[in-house]
Amino acid sequence: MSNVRVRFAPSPTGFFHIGSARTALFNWLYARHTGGTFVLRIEDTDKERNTDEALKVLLDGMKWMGMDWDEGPDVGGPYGPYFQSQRQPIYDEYLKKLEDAGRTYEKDGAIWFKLEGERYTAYDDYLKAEIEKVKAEPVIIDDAVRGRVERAEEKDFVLVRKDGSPVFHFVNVVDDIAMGITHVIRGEDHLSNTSKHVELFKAFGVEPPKFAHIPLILKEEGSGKMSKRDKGALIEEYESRGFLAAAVRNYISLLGWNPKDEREKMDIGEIIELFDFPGINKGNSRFDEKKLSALNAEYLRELNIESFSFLARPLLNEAGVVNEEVDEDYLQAVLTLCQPKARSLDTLSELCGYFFLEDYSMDEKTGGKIAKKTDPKELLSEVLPILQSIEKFDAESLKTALETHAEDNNQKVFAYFPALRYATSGQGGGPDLLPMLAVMGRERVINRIQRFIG
RNA sequence: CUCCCGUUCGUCUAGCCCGGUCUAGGACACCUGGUUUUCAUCCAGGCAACAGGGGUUCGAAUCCCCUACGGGAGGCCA
Repeated sequence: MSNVRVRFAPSPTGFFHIGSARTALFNWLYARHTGGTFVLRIEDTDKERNTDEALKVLLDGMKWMGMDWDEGPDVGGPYGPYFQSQRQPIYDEYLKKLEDAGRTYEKDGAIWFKLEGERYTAYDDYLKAEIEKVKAEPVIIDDAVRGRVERAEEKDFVLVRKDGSPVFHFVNVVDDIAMGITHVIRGEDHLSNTSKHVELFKAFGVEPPKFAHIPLILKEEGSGKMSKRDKGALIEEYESRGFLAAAVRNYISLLGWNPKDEREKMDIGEIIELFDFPGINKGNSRFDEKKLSALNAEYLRELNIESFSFLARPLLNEAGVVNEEVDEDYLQAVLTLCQPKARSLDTLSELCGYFFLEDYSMDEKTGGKIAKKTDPKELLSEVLPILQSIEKFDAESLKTALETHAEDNNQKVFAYFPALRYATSGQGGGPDLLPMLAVMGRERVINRIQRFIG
């Protein structure tokens, strides 16, 4: 095991945001790539929002994506506790170090961090107030993604609030020191704050970890980064919509990282092997659900029919298309026809609902088109006796029988197809017609045709 | 208002560090054609980008500067 120690430090908010998921994923990938340790640390300082339910959403999301953690909730570890709410003694201890070093002072009931440098008073246009500023030495960050970044803090900042609770910047740095974190991989939104963090590391006399600030995920349309209200922003949404975890994970890993060749669809082992900082992009990337869907469809087609059915059944059930009584053999026969055309599991019910339900809707456009050219009722009356009397109701026999009939009537066999499809499914398109009829079975097909003829 | 980061087809990106092999490659989307009874599959083809301006150089997508645009941060939020 290498000495790399990375961490994902989410705040449980009740949902698992795609940006957080990717930060977690990149940390996890880096840990697995290097043989290091992946730490999960819960920043649960906001008592209002931090319910057990919120934590569960987060942990479930991590697990669904296939990420495991070497230290953290449920598994423990030598650097615990892994909940910030339980680490107060550690924060007290580290605060004392800063106090002893003369790097803190009290103001308005809060404890502030004191920057080093010449002090002056100036009007701050952002705070809209006259405040004390500091000419501090710029901090130099050697970022694994961005290279050298230089930035100077110019204002002291709060470490501990009036109510005694420590702020994010402080606990984050303390925990990273206490937990021996070697690489901090996080979103670019933290880059500007990194100068604060480095000031703290220096004040503690500790060498800062290696930083890697990854680009942000921008919303599909409009401006700004993905926010929880945007479509596709929540991991649990993909889970409930029947997206495959492997596909989502593959897609997200490609947002801001790539293997430098033309590979896109990669299994997780391959991604772990290839993942490293040089492959991470600097520019933000825009979320594209179409591309995710395309990748998901590729994964879907690879599934064997048993797995496909296993995943599809609950969603079809939820859509009211199948129930527990639907025979697994019949379900699999139907899905075998539909799988190659499926792009996601959640649209499957529209694709194949008519195999199960008698009140399938009739597509009027298709109906009109067919009626314009032929008389579908008449055509169906012609072939109905054949369907009733044919010995074996399979695709091959149907083909032979219908072709013979067509020839006898000086017709092309295809003349009957649109009407047959329309009467039995209400659709203009779908799987190959004859296998479709065979799967539906004689009884169902005949009933539907009789009902159609009226 | 200040600071930080970024900018290659509509989108994700390769190429950039180490200038010539780039008439800029791939994928998704889109369009056309093929296959198919049909279609949401499949196959083939096509459309489409170096943000702008200056400089360095024999030569710049690649190096430097400026501008524009995009993103982020500046909180007793995380």
